[in-house]
Amino acid sequence: MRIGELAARTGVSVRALRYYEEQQLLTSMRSSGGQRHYPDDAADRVHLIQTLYAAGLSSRTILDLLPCVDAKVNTPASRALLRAERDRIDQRISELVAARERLDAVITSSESPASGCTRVGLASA
Amino acid sequence: MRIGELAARTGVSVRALRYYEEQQLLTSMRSSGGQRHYPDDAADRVHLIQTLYAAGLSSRTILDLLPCVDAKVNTPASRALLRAERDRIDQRISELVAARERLDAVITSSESPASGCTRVGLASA
DNA sequence: CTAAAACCTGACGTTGACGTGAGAGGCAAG
DNA sequence: CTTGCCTCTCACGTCAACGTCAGGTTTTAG
Repeated sequence: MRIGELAARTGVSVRALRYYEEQQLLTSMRSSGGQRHYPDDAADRVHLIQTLYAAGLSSRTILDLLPCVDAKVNTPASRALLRAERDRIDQRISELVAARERLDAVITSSESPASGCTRVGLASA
Repeated sequence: MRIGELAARTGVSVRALRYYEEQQLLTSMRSSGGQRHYPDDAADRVHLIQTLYAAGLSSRTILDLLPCVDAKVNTPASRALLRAERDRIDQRISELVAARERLDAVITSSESPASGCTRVGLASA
């Protein structure tokens, strides 16, 4: 398939796909005219990339990790890399949980009738 | 205290503190010479701001949320805002958990001896 | 009083993952 | 052959949370 279809299938912009290739996260075959062609499983690859981006990983880090996923590269260094990133994600999750608890506390106190609520309106929708 | 001490106490840069003020997240009294002075509990405020930034909230969003925390503002709109951000954080946590599971799967398979490991080196550190 | 810190206000630089044209070429249909 | 859509490669624009440098003022230590 060509780049437009891959974009449509994955929900990622054409620009982003070219960017992934520039970052060497995605490869493509070129037609004689220079147009990119992708195999069907490229969509899975794109989804994986998106997942890792969503986890806050940088292109560079993803570039380092992908060989581990692709070729099941299995060296002490690659395992250390995988674990380091997993731990970084754990860390982020902890931060987010802390922030959520903070907000929950505020929400709870704002909903308890004991708070210094001015009780202006009483919209019980 | 002055800005340098607040920075030292909170571990946040002086520049960042000025930026927070610019974004109206933090206020200060000015001395006759124009220098910023903060009360002791400013450190708590800074920590709160940092927590919310760490949760991925923007200055603008934090600006909207702070009145709810400060004055216990309690309107339907403010409660909706708090919940919306809490839900957004939940969403992010889910994404991160998904990414972590993805990595964990790779890690597990890379550690199982059944994987197509070329078994080049055998460093058992 | 004086030198050294610490502080002040601009204002431009940085980083990452793209957005957004500009201008030109590829490709199936009629 | 031509219309029209898709694609190509530059290459500058964006946005947020600061970093950093410049040039000048305030506060503090001696």
